[in-house]
Amino acid sequence: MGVTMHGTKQQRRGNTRRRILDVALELFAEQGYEKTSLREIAEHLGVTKAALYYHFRTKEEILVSLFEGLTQPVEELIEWGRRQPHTLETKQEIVRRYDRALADAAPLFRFMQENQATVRELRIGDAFKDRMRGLKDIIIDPDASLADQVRCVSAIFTLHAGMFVMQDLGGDPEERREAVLEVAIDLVTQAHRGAHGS
Amino acid sequence: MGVTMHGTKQQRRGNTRRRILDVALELFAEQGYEKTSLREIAEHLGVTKAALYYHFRTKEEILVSLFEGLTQPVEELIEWGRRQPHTLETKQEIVRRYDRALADAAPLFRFMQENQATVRELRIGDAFKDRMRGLKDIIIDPDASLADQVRCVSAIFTLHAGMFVMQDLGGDPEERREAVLEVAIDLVTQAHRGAHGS
Amino acid sequence: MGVTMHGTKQQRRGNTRRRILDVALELFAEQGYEKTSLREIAEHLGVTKAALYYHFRTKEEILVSLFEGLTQPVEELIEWGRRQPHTLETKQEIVRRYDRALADAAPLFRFMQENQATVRELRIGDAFKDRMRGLKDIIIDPDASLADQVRCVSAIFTLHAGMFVMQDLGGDPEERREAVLEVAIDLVTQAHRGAHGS
Amino acid sequence: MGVTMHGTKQQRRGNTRRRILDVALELFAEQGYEKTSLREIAEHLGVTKAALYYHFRTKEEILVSLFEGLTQPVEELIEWGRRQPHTLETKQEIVRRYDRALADAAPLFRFMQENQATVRELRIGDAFKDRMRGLKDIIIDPDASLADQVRCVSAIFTLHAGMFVMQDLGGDPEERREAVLEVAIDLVTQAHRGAHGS
DNA sequence: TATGAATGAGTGTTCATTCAT
DNA sequence: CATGAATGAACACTCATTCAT
Repeated sequence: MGVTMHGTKQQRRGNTRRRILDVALELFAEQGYEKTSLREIAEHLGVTKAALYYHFRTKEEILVSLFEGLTQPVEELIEWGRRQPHTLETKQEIVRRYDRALADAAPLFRFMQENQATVRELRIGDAFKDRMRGLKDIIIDPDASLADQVRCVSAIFTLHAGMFVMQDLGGDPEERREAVLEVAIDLVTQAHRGAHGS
Repeated sequence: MGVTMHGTKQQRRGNTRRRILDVALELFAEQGYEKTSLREIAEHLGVTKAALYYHFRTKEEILVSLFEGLTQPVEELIEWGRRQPHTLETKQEIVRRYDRALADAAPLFRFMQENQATVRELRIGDAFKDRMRGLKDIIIDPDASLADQVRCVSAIFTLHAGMFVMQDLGGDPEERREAVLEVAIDLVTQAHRGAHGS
Repeated sequence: MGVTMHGTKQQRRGNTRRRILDVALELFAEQGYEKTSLREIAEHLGVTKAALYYHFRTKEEILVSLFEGLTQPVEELIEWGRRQPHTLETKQEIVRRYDRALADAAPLFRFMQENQATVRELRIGDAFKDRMRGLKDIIIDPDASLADQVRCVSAIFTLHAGMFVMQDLGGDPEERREAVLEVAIDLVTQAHRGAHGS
Repeated sequence: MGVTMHGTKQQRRGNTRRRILDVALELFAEQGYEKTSLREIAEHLGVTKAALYYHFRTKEEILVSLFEGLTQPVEELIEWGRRQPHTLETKQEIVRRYDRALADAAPLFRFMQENQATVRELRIGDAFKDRMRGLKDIIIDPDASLADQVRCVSAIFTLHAGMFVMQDLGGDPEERREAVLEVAIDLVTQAHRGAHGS
């Protein structure tokens, strides 16, 4: 078919569902959700479109599955954050852990960031918003100044941007990631100091 | 047809092109580029799809037109920035001016941010990237530490985020915008200080 | 395409809508609504499926259009009936007029009778039911005995059956139609006599 | 799955075939043959589609089975009718027995009446027509007037209509059925009298 | 007896685009 | 300046059916 097929017929048995998710994530991240057709996914896998429908009820459900599978760590992080004291150390640790979660599910987060308009109208839109709100709640001091609140959100966004936009900043990836992390931690630290006196 | 029409037939004469752009921007920003069909735009205007093709050769050209019309200020800002000395004051002024440009063309920037995946594949994708690179070049010190470079990019992203994502931070819009601006200026200031000694 | 095309390209201009309705009625009546695909209709006309969608918003709307165009006479009949005195002569005239309306829109009524299950779930289902109820109301005496009410409904059904099921009764069509009409009139007459004394 | 399942796993053993037929009849009658998918039937039963194919070779065969199982009484009635003298009493008895057969297999007959277009193209179409013809032959006097022949067919149709269409006539079901029966018997009686002198 | 996995052919529908008028 | 009419290509989705296990 003039299209790359992943794996032979042998390995395909029993893990088609996984393979669909893998290919879908790859294509969604690369081209966007709308521009990726089920035909395309199916062709990459060497199966028919109908096969996709055996494993997922709609195109959207594929995305939902991806989302659920990959954002659990963030949920756990929020859960954890809620139970910690609101100290500076906690917040710094949250940033560090979020950075790790982000790196682990990089393609999905890239997708989420680049397809916000699409995601907003889909079922996962709200879930994503909730998660962001949850994150904010555990690093933002409710009675901090507006500027300090902005600093916290900015820290999160810096991490996001670090994943994708900052790739052309030069330096090797590991150094870059450390620099990004440093800035993010710096931001929450400043925010914390602002709220709790030097 | 149960659809809001903008303006009466009288006012429509002669400025259809403008009205197409207005409605298109509104819908692109609201629903995304792919999910907005030409039929929809035409219906909102009370004209036929074919009429759109009198004014624009393709759907993409509508977007290009929007982009060109609204990002000129940013281009001029970059032009201006290039001719200034690389002092702290200049950088702070750049941030201030960018903030203003952003506010003036808010719907377009919202669109650009929420439809990155789409934009990337379109003709304006490269133009947008160039512009961002231009911006970076005039606020980033080439020999600054990686972290300080990150701070500068972060400042820009903070402004972007301020436009949309931070709307649920509370406070009235004007206060919020000031807070965002403060943080962004703070970031470039820190970056500058880092590079040029306290 | 190996498919009969109706009319040359010349005659097609401007009356495609009508031609769609004609072909659709023909096919719906012949094969049923569900088994008739839009591809089939389009092929019979020598146009693309998309052309159908220029003239009708959905498949169902084609049917609705057919229905509305062809059942107006029945509506008018009901309207007329409501304004008449409830005499025997009126009822007999109603039966006669209904017979004529039926004959004029025979294919549609055949379709309605043979696709009841389908029609029930469609938008026209209720309209059809309403019309039948309206008919009943103008020939049934509300305080007639149950049996006499049945006679009236039976008269209507006899007319329906006469259109299609009784075609293999022998005799020439005109004679058959007269016989059917006679029986139907007989039924409402008996019903009327039952209710109003000899 | 949010779907009614009939019976527990215990009772299911061994009588799946029956249960398939039951559910299929229920759904066919309710939604029509075409709009009822095998997936739907399978889900209602709590089995997979493939299981249906163990018991029936095609979807159509399910319908054939239903038909055969439920119309045997009518066949026997026709057989019986053929052997009786063509007296008025015989005809009246035929109507009475047919009424009973109809009531016993009501859902199937409802289905047949509401899905004529579908049934016509299926294998059972001819069988059904044959049966109707058989019925006609035993209540219609071949040398009766056309009108009297119509009366006989009308009697049959009155019974059919009585099953479904006349449900909104008011009165309790039993009374209604009696009224319908009365009219049907009346019709064949008139037809007989017409043919054999007062 | 049944299931898990898949297919091929189809469905109705939408889209950006074209062009004679 | 704009419309009416149409197209070709695509899309998400559904269906009856098959078959190895």
